Parts: sequence; C-alpha cells; structure tokens
Amino acid sequence: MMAGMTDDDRVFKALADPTRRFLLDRLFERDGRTLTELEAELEMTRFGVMKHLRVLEEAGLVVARRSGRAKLHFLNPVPIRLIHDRWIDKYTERRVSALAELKTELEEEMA
Amino acid sequence: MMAGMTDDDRVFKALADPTRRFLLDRLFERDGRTLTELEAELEMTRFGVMKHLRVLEEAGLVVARRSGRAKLHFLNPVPIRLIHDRWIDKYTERRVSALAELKTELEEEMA
DNA sequence: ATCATAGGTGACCGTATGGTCACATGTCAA
DNA sequence: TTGACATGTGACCATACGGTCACCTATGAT
Repeated sequence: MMAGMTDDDRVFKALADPTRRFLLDRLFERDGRTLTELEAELEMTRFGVMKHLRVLEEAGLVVARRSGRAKLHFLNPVPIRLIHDRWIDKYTERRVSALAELKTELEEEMA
Repeated sequence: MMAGMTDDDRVFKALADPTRRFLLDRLFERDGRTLTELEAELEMTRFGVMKHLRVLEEAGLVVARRSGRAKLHFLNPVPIRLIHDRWIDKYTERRVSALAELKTELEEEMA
C-alpha cells in the first residue's frame, strides 16, 4: 500500500498504463479470469501482469476472489463512473454523450 | 509531441497527475482562465503549470484560444465521456450511476 | 521607444514506475 | 508424498515523469 495517496490518485494512476487498460478490457469482455489466463494474452512475464493486477485491485477497479489455488478477477465499474461525474454535470451529460457517440460512429465508418 | 503514443494513452497519462486534475477542476468551475490565473492557485512555478497545461492540451482535455498576449483555457469533457463508454455499457449504466451517486451521498453525510 | 506583462523553449535533476528474476508458499492429483 | 500447477515476495535496473531554472519572444500601456 502506497503512502500519501488518495483514492482517486490510485484510480487514475492505475488507468495510466496501457497494459492495465488492456486487462480491464479483457475483464469487461468476460469477468472471472485468473492470472494465468490473463498472462497468456500478454507478451510479458507473469510477474509483470501480477503487479498490474495488484495496482488495479488497490484502486478498486478490480475485485478478486479466491477459488482453490486460483484467483478470479472481476471488473468494478463504479470508480469509472465517479470520474465521469467529476467533470460532466447532469445538464451537459446529454450533449456530451451525443458528441462522444458521434465521434465513435465516425471512426467506425472510417475503418 | 510524444512518439508512439495513442490518443487514449495521452488522455489517461494526462489524468494521472493530481495537479492536472486540479487544473481541470478549476476549469470545470469556470472556463477561460489564463496561465497566470491558474498559476496563482498553485504552489508551483509558472513553468510547471505550463508543462501540465500542455499535456492536457495534447490530450484534448483542454482547448486553448489566444486573446492578445493572453491564452484562454477551456475544458473539453468529450474524452472523459469516452472513458466512461469504454467500460460501462448502456445496460449497466443506470445501476452503476445509481451506485456512484449513493457513494457520493454517503461520503457527504460523513463530512 | 521603453518597460512591464504574458507566455514559451531546452536542458537539467531527483524520484517514481514498469518490468524481470531468484526464490517461496499453498493447492490439487496420482 | 511426490510432483506439477497457481499465485506471491523482495530486490534490482532502466527509463519516464514532475519540477525548476536560465534564457527568449511577443503584446500592450505610457
């Protein structure tokens, strides 16, 4: 556990690394994966992946549960929503989400 | 401009620093501030603040416009919404946002 | 023109961060 | 109980990042 770090500090630092975002993507696709399962999808040693999962857990973005010798990992989206609510108020939410969807659609048309 | 960095890389890295989040908070409160104005609220030299604003700009979280010798800074919330949409789908959005609001309310009661 | 104001650049330094490895613990199956 | 499997710890190294400074450019007021 790191000292002098607030909750949101941990969340944003956790999201700052592309490997950790990739892990969240995999768990968003399907929950309950083990370390070894996740490791198989990355060009990295088990130790690197383990460190990343720990950071995600300490940020509350991932919750884990043991099952025998395996450890199952689940995505917790609440901290993500809190980021949203920090800089997007109820009044602008509709307009901004429409813009975001438009951007996504345009990029899909390009590809 | 940093090499080998994707758009979302820039956004998440930009959000990873507490000073930069503080700057976004100030701009969320009131748009169109200048560098010197923002510097006055921070215990840091102008150069540090300038670097941070540059990172936010390159991430698209802040857009700036010149006005005479001043440079006005504005918050752009679209990248924030895109983060939200990446890990929270339409079906779970209602439930998650309710949980997030509950958490905020509970913390406000504590204080 | 002069001077103060507002913003900008490049180099520099200490520390935090990502990644690996040697080694260790706990669990299931035969 | 032997061995293979799944996860865990601490030390270590290279690099990225936050912050400062000496120096520079441009705009506005008098």
